[in-house]
Amino acid sequence: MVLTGTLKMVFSPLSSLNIGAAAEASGVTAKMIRHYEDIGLIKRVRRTESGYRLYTPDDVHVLRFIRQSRSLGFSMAEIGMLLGLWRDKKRPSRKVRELAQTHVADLNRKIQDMLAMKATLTRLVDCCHGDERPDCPILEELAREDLVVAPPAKSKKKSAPHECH
Amino acid sequence: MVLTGTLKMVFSPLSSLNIGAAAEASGVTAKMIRHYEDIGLIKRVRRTESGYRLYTPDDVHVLRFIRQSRSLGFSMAEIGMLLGLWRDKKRPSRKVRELAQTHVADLNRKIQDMLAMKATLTRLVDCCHGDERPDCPILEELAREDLVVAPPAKSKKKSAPHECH
DNA sequence: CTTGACCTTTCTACAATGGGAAGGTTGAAG
DNA sequence: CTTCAACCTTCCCATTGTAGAAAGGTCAAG
Repeated sequence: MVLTGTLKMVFSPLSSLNIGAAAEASGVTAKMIRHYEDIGLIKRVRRTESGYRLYTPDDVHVLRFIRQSRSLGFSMAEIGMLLGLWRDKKRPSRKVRELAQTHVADLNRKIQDMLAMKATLTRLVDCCHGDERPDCPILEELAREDLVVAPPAKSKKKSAPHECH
Repeated sequence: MVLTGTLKMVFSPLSSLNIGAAAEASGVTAKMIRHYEDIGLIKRVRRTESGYRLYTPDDVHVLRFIRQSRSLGFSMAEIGMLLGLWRDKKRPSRKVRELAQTHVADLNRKIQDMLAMKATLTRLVDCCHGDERPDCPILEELAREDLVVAPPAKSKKKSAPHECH
């Protein structure tokens, strides 16, 4: 996501960045930076006399940490915990690993759910001739009482085109 | 999701169900039935004189259709379209199939995203000894500027335990 | 008539993000 | 010095799908 636009290099008293520059440097939008502050995920930063927020390189580092954690799918609550562990130089790595493993398990659950949906849906799509005729196994199946959401379908790659109905 | 509770078989004038019974029969919560009505996904149903909603078996059929569509991950907007196609006895099955295929593509995108997250995270977890020592590659990587979200990792099942760092 | 299980509407919340309005600040160009 | 663009501020609203709760009306049975 390349942020194009007019880069004005606004000002940097003591190497502090205002929110726009911090956003650009961290990859977190100004909107979200303020939001993270609101919900207490990050600390309230120093302000100019006129109320502009000022971010140190350290603040930007935290923001990047958050962005990368988000990109791995951690929730805000989990990121709060990760930040706590990150700040605590004496944390046991066990705690971090457990947190990450829990998240991997969450991911696995969601992936399995979506794979099941995909399998069912693909089966239906394969059975629908998809032309101008109105009869459609997809709709028929959705209208049934007992749609099977996760067919076993253990095939490795290219199973024989299985029969419809 | 088994709905336990006191089943009072409230009343059934002309085989109509009130919202609780319709919820139980369709697997959609009463809450959501009202919500679907609010957003115009389903039509406003008949009421008793005192304002209770009354659902016909056909209404319940529609609700089940919605529930099964949801269970396949279709969005409310997509379900609106599916319902329209379902009602239109002369729709071309092509339209249904296209809708379903679009959704499969959406699912695939999300699945790929989560697989990428899982791969990265699993790599980090494998590198973390996860004991009482404080040094942790997971945190170190999250704090780096250049976390690689989707490592190639083409391994089929059990690759040799790759080196950390 | 009271009681409890139902029903009604309306408001609130979640998680994470985006959009916009209304208004103040900054810095540079005219 | 004024003006103007590009910032910044706060506050409100929308999204998606689901759920909880409050405040009150209705129904059937004891």
